[in-house]
Amino acid sequence: MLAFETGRFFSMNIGDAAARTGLRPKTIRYYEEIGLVRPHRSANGYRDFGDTDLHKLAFLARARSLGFTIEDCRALLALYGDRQRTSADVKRVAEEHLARIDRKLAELESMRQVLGRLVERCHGDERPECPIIDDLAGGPPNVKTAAA
Amino acid sequence: MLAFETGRFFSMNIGDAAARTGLRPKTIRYYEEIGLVRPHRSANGYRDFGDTDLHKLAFLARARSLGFTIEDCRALLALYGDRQRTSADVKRVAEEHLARIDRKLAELESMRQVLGRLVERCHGDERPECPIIDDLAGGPPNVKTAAA
DNA sequence: ATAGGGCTTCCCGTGACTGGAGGGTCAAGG
DNA sequence: CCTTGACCCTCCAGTCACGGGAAGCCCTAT
Repeated sequence: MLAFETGRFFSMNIGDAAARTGLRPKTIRYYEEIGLVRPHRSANGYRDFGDTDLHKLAFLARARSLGFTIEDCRALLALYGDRQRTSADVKRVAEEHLARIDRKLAELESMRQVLGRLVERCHGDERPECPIIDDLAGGPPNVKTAAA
Repeated sequence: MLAFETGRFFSMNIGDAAARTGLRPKTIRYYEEIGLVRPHRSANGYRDFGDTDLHKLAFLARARSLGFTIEDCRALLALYGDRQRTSADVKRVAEEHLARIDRKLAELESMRQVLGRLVERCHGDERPECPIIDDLAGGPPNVKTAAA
């Protein structure tokens, strides 16, 4: 069944909701299971997504694509629907996430640097000598900038 | 029991092996469970780590700290102990991992950029208006550089 | 003898889903 | 009327790399 329109409202099955939000049906079912959305059910037992559900799912898809955790998403969704919210509340959640991102970035950049140097120095031929293996076995005695 | 030395060899309990490698006892047991190390057992049933075990564990700790997956580690350990290995084999594993790191870095940097801009634009006061929430709800109509 | 620490195994939980089994529902075509 | 295929449903198990905790054995020191 294609999306069924009634005035400003429409309702649709999970497959159409998935297509509109970019989420997968499995993911949407999971979001319902953990209480992020609460779609109605049709007489046949199928989930029936209205426009508010669609907005929530799109919101979730966007928030997840920015790397927010599910619990962040739950908090953000609550703020989204809270007229008493303050932008300070929202900003705090976002800043904490930003800090997590920065920590992860620093970690990955450090890995990238060390590993990149090792790869550069590896000949990649058929001989067994390999600075990568040497580093892993016994640590890097000649590399002073190794990650802590 | 402290590490017990016999000539060039020593053997020790899991706690000491953990202290020497920076791994946790739980992690070492897990590595044994999945077949990465195979320590002997003392008469009392305790794991007994010799120097080759210690080298392997240190190798694993280092490889994991560079972000290699457990399966990468398994492959690298095999290459480590393989006299017929070629540095090309090692380099291939490392380059694949490097590519994974770069993909992840690009993803995180994109998130960081979008989220950082939103956070900058959010006043963080007690009013409800918030560009972060606005972005999540309905996408960014005024931001043309959003991540794909 | 007892207290403490360390060791053992076993099982469950994490995050955010994904895959698959087994089965109901629906619209279209023969 | 029946079948086919595309949906949909629920439930269970698996992912990755461990971590937490229970229940119980072992060893040393007081």
